Amino acid sequence: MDTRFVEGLNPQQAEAVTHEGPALLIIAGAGSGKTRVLTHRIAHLLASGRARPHEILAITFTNKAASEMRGRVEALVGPEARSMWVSTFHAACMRILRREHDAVGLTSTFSIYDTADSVNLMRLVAKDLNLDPKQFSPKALAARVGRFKDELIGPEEAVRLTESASRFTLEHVAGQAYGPYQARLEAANAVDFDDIILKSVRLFEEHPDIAVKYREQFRHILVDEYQDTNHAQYVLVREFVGMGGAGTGTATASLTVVGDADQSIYAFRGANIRNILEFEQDFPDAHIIRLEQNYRSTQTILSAANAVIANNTERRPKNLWTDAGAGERIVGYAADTEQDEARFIAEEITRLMGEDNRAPSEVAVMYRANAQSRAIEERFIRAEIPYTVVGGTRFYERTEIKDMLAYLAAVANENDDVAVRRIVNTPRRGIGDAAVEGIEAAARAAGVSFGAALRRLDEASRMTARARAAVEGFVALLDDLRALAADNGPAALIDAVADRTGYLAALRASDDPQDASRIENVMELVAVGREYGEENPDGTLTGFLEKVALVADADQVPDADGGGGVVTLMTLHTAKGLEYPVVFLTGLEEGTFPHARSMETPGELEEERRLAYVGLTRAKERLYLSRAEVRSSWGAPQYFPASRFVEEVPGDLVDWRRSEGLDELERARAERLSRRGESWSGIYGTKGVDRATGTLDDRRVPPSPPGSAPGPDLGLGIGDRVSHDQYGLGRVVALEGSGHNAVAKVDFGDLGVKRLLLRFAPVVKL
DNA sequence: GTTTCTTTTGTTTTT
DNA sequence: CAAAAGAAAC
Repeated sequence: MDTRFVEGLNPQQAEAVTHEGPALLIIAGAGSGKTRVLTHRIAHLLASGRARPHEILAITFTNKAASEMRGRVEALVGPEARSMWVSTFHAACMRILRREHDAVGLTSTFSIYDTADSVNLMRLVAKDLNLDPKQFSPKALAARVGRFKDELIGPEEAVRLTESASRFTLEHVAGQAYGPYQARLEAANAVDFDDIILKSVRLFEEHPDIAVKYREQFRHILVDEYQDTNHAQYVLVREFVGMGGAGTGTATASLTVVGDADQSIYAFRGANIRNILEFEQDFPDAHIIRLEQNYRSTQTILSAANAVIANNTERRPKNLWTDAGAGERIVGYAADTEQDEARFIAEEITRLMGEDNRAPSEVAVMYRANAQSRAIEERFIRAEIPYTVVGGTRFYERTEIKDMLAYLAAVANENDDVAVRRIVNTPRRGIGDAAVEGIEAAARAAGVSFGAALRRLDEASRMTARARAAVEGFVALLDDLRALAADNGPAALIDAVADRTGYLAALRASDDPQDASRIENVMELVAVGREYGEENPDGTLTGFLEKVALVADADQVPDADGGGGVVTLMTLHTAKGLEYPVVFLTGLEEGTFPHARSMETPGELEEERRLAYVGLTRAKERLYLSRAEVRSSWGAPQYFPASRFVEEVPGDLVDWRRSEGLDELERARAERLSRRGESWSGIYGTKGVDRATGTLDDRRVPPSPPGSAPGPDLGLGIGDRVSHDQYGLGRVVALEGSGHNAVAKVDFGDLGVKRLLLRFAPVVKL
């Protein structure tokens, strides 16, 4: 046996690395070294001669994980390993679909629609079907259609399955909308995210010759994070392995999957734990290896995580252990407000950087929803803590970037209706709603796409001469860009789009302060294009668009470099697979985490708990749990009781602290918020909170909900001095309105006179 | 057709 | 409170 790759591994890990057999399931507990096992297994396959690099297909959850895995294997066995396929499901399928596009009925320039594009397309479908967008939001319909695709259900079958449902359910309407949606998608020569997998499955099912070709190539399939695969991905794996329906006479490939049912956090997107629980039934002669020793966390952290996950009933018990010492106690902090929570985190990080000599890159702050980063960011800026937010309003989802990319997509694919419609009047060029309607009518009459109809305007008689001229100008512009794209790389095209379309000029001319940063973003996209051109000398426009479409949140996580670095802020979902010496788990309140919308159904609540488990197990040495009693989600601030997940952590593991040493200003603000927050929403339960321990207490039931929140009565008069969180000190110069709508005009000196709606404004009377 | 004002709505989580 | 959508004025 080749012992090079098992040195320093425990017996289970070593067995997982060297096991020979048709199917292997590695049940890997959190922090059990699964990434190492997977990379060493690949290295072992290569070094022992069982596999050649091009015979390996390894599926990871993110592109970043893929490039790291490839790098490690190359370091272990040499550069020839480069010809392995290591990528996400989506990237692997795209590679196949591009190659075999004829067989799936696409032209080579097909577009990829992300979630936002799908919703836009669904908006058109909903309009065609006369659906009320308030009753059935395009977003919900698009998501439901996506779930059909995850289950490999086609439009006709979806209609059949949902016709019995009441006509006015999302279920039924989505079934009806699926067909028209898919028709529009295909007419646009585009695929959405779910199609990438679905069409790959269909390709293999309907073209046995192609299936056999890939099966003969890939002799070893490895899938990481198997607990988060959906049905379509499961069927695809079976096709790869040779256990699918299509093709005959091909020997099956070996299959290795790695996963942990306790870390399944994507059921909302179609992931099915069944895939991991029933692996043995699915793949005969399957062997199972459990990795139950944790090498990541201290015993304290692990005990907390084990205690929390034990509350899930739909679960096979697991015995995850460590021989690391107890380590530091967990620190809990019950803050008054989200600002107070942020202040605590910032102070604690500053202290850790000083006293414990921690680098910022050793610290991560995690939260349930992206919007929660805001208060923390504001505080970090003030405290001068270097940080990055991963995900959030993602770069590629910003309006200006989507606009620019829509130009590129329209240039690459004339039939891409979502892209063409997005830019037809951006920047303004005199093609308004009426003109768009006319073009639409022409497109329908001629049975062509919106983009193609731009050239056939004679058929749209109702259009004004001016609009017609504007459209002609637009068509000429696109043709110019197409000519340029024909013999230049994507970088040159992005440059041209920014300049020749007048997009940058419009931003520069605007007096909206936000447009300054939009210009920067556009320039950054230009830089991204240049970088792509340098890294891929023969990279194409479609290649660039594909790369951009498939970037994931987790791909942007900064590397943990030795010197300094930055604190990472991210959602718990993005944190999957990562680890940090110091982790802050924030917003542990009923309604925030678990999220209010997941608290109704037991299944969703258990998924929230798995998410908590993922969060807890990211920490190696120090773990902080924090919550805010008052959080201003939107509108009025609200009280939130402590999260049940906090209570599920054994009390002796946690050192609870409460806000102390608030300065006068902050205390006044906390009081003010409390005064207002007493309007109890009622949807988050009826338990009170023991302020000393931060735990739920049935005896302390909050005040009953008043019909309307009491207006703030600051007792302000003209001439009073006030303090504002942002503007600082000021003097009241006028008062308008009363009660709920009371407004004060306050002179903040250099900052000028501001009109403040007292219901919201963060002001304190001094 | 475009700008500006007013009203409404919204926060899960993401390949 | 902010962003987006809708309505009215230009």
